[in-house]
Amino acid sequence: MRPGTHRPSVPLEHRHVTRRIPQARDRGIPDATVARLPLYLRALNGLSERGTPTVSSEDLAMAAGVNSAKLRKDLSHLGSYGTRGVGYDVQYLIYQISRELGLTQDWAVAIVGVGNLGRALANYGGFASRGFRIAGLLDADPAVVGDRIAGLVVEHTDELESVIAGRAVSIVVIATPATAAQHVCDRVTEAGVTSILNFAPVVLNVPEGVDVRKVDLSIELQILAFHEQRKANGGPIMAEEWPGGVEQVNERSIGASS
Amino acid sequence: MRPGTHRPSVPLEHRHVTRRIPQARDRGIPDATVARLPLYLRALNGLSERGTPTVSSEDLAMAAGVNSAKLRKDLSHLGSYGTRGVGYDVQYLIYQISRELGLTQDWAVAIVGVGNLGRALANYGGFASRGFRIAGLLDADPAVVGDRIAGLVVEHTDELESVIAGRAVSIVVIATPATAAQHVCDRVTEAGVTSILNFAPVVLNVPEGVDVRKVDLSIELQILAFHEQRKANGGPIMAEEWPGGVEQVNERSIGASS
DNA sequence: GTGCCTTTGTGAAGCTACGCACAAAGTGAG
DNA sequence: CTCACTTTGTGCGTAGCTTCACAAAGGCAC
Repeated sequence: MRPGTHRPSVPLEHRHVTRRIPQARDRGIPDATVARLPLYLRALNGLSERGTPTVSSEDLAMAAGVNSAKLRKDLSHLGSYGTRGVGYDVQYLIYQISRELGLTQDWAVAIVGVGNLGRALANYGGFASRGFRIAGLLDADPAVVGDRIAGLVVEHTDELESVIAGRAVSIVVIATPATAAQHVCDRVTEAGVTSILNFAPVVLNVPEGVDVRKVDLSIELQILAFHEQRKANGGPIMAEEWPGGVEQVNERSIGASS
Repeated sequence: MRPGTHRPSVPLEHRHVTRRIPQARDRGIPDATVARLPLYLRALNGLSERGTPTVSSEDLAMAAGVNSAKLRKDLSHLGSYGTRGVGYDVQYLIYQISRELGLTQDWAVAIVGVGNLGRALANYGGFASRGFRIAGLLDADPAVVGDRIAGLVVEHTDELESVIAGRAVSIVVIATPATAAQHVCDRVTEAGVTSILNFAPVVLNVPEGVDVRKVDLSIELQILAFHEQRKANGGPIMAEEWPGGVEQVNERSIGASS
């Protein structure tokens, strides 16, 4: 398209090598890529179940809902696992992605907060299927402690530290009310946990080195509402900037967030 | 405060601004900004409950867990709602963000799939609190239809189209098993819904103009596992490439090529 | 009014991500 | 072997997001 961009075919490896070596197995896999790897893995498992031996980047990208160039670049960060003219071996690629994501080992997960959401999570099949094992269910409510859910007996949160230490829990899912989340978070990080999946609608404060991922239903809905509104009337209404009253939004309209 | 609103018929280009007119109400709010607005809103509501009248970008950014420059730039996309030397009026900013997100109007939401997750969602307080009203619960299982959950009676998915049309549902939450998700998605988009929140672990295919947001527990866990593994041993093991060695491509007992 | 202090709003630089387009590398036919 | 064809891996231009740093703007004291 732009012939001018084509440089004379001079060997390029004579550049100054002050930069760090790119190295196929570089530790620096972009976050955006990491976030897509599970998607590829899921698509590959679908292909595997149907017995497909190999797949092209085009087809796999289609199944995962991404651009094929992006897929190839993502996979190139793991190594050169494809065969030109053929594609990727499905089983082999499943193994490589699984290994990169750390799914070839077993992860003990504890769920704190066994309300509606906690129960749903405990019963969710997707956990066990890929190296994640629920090692404990904990709740602060004595009425819930002792219940049997998904084959586990709910324990009291007093046991939090001993459960984490005793069962080598490395990932904690927080499904408590918003008010309890930070306290639970403090305790589990103090106990050495460095990976947290938070469902409570609060911003968790964590020490350096601790990873928090957040799942927030209410935020997702609000983002949808924004786009929906824009679709409905080419953008927000230019209406008055402050509808009459002084206190039109007051305390109790929100905050019941849990 | 906003001169343009007070002089609706005055051509704006007469202002002595030589640059491109930034136009406070520019339609182009970056996606990254939109995704953070709900976060600010939540932090502001917390401040509001404590009766704080104004807040600086520094404090609000702290509460929302972001950089203060980013916060200011985000807010600047909505308009110039701060006062230099003072900060932002909490109530006023709550109103402006709510309006921009479309939360000043009522959104009817239908939840399809009333399993563990669907129940958890129906009982989740965060929905009703901010302009989102659950207008229908639907499930394909006759054993569930008729149950009363969170004040609503579960209806059969046969009623999907009539519920959507009859109750002006504009956002649908899909909490069905993965196998049913695409079918439900097809039906609701056909019925005119353009905003979907998908909890099923599949990539949904939707027509142009339909917005899908995805919440996927298993993907979040896998991302955590990746980082956890890296923390544990400075990166994935460089170990053997393929543990089984020989048996790479002998899964083709099915031969389902068509 | 003048001067000082605080805090916003934003230009500009740096960084990350995306996707096109194509050379390189492989397969398979003859 | 050569030739034709397929598909990967990646260089590169572009677009968008983040962060810094500072001028502009408002409040307050006097």
